[in-house]
Amino acid sequence: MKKDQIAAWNPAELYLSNLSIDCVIVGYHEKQLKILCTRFEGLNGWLLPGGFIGKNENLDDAANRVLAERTGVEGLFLKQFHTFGSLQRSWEHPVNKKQLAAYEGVSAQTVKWMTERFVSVGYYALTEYSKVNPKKIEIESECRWFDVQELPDLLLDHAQMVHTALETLQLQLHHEPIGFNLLPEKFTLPEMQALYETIIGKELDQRNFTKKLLSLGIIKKLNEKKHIGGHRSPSLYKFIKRNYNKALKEGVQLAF
Amino acid sequence: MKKDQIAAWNPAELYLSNLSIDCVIVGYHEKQLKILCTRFEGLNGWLLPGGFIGKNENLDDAANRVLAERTGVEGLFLKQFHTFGSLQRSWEHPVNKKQLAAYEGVSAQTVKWMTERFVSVGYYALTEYSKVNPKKIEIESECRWFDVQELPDLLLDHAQMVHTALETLQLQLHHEPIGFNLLPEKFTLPEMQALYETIIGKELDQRNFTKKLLSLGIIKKLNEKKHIGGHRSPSLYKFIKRNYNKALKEGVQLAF
DNA sequence: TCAAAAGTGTTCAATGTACACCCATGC
DNA sequence: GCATGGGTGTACATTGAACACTTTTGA
Repeated sequence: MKKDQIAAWNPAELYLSNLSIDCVIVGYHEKQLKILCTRFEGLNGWLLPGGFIGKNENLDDAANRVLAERTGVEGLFLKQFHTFGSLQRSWEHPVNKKQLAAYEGVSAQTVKWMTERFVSVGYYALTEYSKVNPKKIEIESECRWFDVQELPDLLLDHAQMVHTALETLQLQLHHEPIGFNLLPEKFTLPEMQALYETIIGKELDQRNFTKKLLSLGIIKKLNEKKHIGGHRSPSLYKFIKRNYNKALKEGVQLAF
Repeated sequence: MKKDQIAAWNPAELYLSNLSIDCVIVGYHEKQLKILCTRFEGLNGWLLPGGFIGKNENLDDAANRVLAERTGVEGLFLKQFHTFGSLQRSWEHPVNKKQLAAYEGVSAQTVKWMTERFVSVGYYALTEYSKVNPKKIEIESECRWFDVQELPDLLLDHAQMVHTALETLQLQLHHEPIGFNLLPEKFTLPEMQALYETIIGKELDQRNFTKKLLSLGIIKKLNEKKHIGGHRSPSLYKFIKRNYNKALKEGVQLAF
């Protein structure tokens, strides 16, 4: 944005007040869960990708918009998990107030609007890591993936949000085959197992895992193998879309 | 409130804009789940008890306040379950606009504030039916229990809220001993079983239920029986508070 | 031929489920 | 003494958990 655009930007007209959305966007790559974080120009810390809710925009639509802005991908798996409303969230909090240098150039009225207390609706999204090319939006200086074990300092309560999102993800994994959103269309059984092990944080028995997964009847073996050299080539599988969607809707039992 | 008080009432100063709280307050009595509903003066339909969030009030505190206002009881089991933000929620929606007669006497500015679009954070509460003496607040004409099967016409998306809350309750029942909040301090095993049957909507085997419940180690038999005449007197039980709290925190397996 | 990961079945333990009779109480 | 609901145990089926060797591949 140019300076005159920044000066004219009036969120109070466009968006609901006191209310924001933050997305915990989870990606997966080489046995690592990753979280997409952004840094705003002038702010000494990172944030989750977030945004405001248009005055005529559904909550879920707003979350999808925020997600699409940062990932370039539409229609990712996205789910509301909790709404955060503690008083510590405000930018007015001493810890945060000094971060507000970022808002130079913005009208005083807008700074007031931005620094009011916000309640934020948390969504989490799951995506295959390679699909996404993180895109910063204009007022951000950087937007990139971090390993969950190596998250940067997150401002406000965003570290808490990540924690709650991952906890929810672990719980839901037992009832919905949601982990599947984190792998490419064609995948091998060992890849899927590594994904589950990463999310729930413990090693699983290979034979039991295979047995249980196949018994769900939501994936089928392809007549292809993945050539990864150095050892036996694992078979590729893909979802049976029809059954997969049914499983998503009706729930499955996948506790380990 | 008197007329001059109503005219001076200025929620825009007191509360966060565009944001409300609604509570699905679930009670239990004689094998019936009940929901507390209120009717506002002049409105042709019922609503869930709700309220706004003070500018310096935590979200959970606001929900507790709303709950305490209507039930007279503090510290009930209360849990956020979902945030509702579809556009259909607005009072500006044609279906709802005609309901606004209720706001006669209120300043035009306040009517504008009240009729903006609201996103609402849904909480559900569980309480023993007899503990609560439903209290209407000033601008309400009535506040009372309804059987879940016989709910009145609920305005906005409040029927959807009840539905989502009950669905969440059923799911959580398998992991947390939450049903216990719906019974008096001393209860019999058949009472507890009837409660579970009511919530999950199917009959359970008496012996299996007893076995599983006792194996959790969170209740103990008292040296008392409940005299209910006409047949054998069932023993009374109560929670072992320490273990019960632990179970609430760590989760239990109570799937039937 | 060796290293590294894939693939594949069976046994045992624990848990869940189905099922029926006697007991206490008040009318 | 009879109607009503409370209380109790066992057998079977299902599910989950533990466990090891052979196969494929490329260096």
